[in-house]
Amino acid sequence: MINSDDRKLVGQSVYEQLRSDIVTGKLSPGEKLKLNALRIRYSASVNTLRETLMRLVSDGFVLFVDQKGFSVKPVSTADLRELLELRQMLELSAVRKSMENKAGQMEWKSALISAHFRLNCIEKLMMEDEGSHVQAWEKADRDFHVTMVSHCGSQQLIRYHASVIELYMRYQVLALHRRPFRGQASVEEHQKLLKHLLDDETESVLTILDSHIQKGLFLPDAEKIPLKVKSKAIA
Amino acid sequence: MINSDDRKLVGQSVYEQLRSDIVTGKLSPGEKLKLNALRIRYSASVNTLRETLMRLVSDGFVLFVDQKGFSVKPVSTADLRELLELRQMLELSAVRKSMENKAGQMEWKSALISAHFRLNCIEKLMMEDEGSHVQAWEKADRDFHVTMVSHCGSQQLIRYHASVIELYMRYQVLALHRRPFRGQASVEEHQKLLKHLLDDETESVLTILDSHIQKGLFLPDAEKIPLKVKSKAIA
DNA sequence: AATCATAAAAAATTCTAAAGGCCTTTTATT
DNA sequence: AATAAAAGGCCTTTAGAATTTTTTATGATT
Repeated sequence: MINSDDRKLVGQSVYEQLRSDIVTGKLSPGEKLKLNALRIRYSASVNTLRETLMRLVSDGFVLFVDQKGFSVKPVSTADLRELLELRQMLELSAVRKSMENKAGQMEWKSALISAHFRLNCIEKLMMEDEGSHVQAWEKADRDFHVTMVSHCGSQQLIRYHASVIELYMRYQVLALHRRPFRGQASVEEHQKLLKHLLDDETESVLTILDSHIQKGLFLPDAEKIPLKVKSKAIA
Repeated sequence: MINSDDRKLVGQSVYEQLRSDIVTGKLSPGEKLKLNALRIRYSASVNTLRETLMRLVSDGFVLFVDQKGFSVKPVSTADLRELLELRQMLELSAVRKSMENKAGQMEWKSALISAHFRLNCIEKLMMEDEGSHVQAWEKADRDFHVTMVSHCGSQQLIRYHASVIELYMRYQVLALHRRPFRGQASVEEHQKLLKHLLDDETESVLTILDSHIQKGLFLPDAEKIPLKVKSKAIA
């Protein structure tokens, strides 16, 4: 149900599984990633795993220390705040560019409508049946925002934004296991965003987007964020 | 003479060599990276090389296609412009934060002075004897700019800025093989930057920095930038 | 009890060798 | 000339073993 294509290379599929397990918290923040345990859990050889983990290190999901191996990147409120701020900087700038880029607006807007439709469907589901759609919602929400910036004309900006939003969404997913979905408010914001995007009302979009991103922020009461730090068995 | 620490892991050292060879153009933009050839050239096994190359893929220096292997990321004026713009966005924002962050200013300014001194030394050398110091200058210039943003308080911002500036410096190094060093002008800009940094004159710093980054831009006449595209033997 | 040294166990790093798969090119056939 | 079959090259992945390093356990010393 998650993995459709069997022709996918081992490396690619392990990469996706590992990243997904980190984002959803199946691998806890801070947890040590021992190669032998992973070898069994993901049915891949040590070499393939190292290759994959190194990618995740560069992506910011995994830490690596010489001779001591890998561990899941810990979470912290400071890190979340930093990512939020970066996301705002990159996403606002990229959305502005997307809107100012007049060529190919029709295709872009059509993609926006399509992404928004999918997001809307899943948000409705989320309001009835919370937990079971978290992952689908994460993907749909990310897709919508990625589509918004996709027309900005800068591949590098798109790349860095994608990287930041992926790290950011990890916090969203982890948080959704401990607090309810924002629900109607979020749905309305997405609705408004789409409307103003289609109507070329740049400033409205940027204003709403700015606060939309801000409101997604979930700072746990104390410093509770290190959700689980004890290393649990992984094999 | 380049590698001091022999205890360094093979993977780490190969990573640095490979990246350096890409930045300096010893590996040409677009060049196919065949594992067997690399295995000989870098005295490392296929596994170690794949591990390393995957890191460079995530870092943006190498391309990877399933079943077709790796190749050096091509260069283009569009890519350079994108990186320039990203660098400006991130660096200006981070330097402002660094200057507004009042804690530990003494240590920061001391690091700035130290980095500037090294840069100044090398820039003097550069004006006499061009070619032989390109790499040292690249490092010193990058160090100075990295130090400027190092006090901004956001590890993530620092990380993304470092990533962008490394990709950007590749163009600087490649360009320095075809056009003279900017010389006195650059020296004076760095001098002014330091002065205003030490005097807490934020707006002056940002103004100078903005144009300083812009002036570093070298856009070849036509679309000549693909410096060398033919794949030369690498073993 | 705290500290240090030492030995044993666990984990990481890396390489070789080899099987199997995909892609491209060459060759052969219609 | 078009298409099919075969060949060769390169990528992908695994397994196993040799080294080195880190961690843990144990025991001796202060």
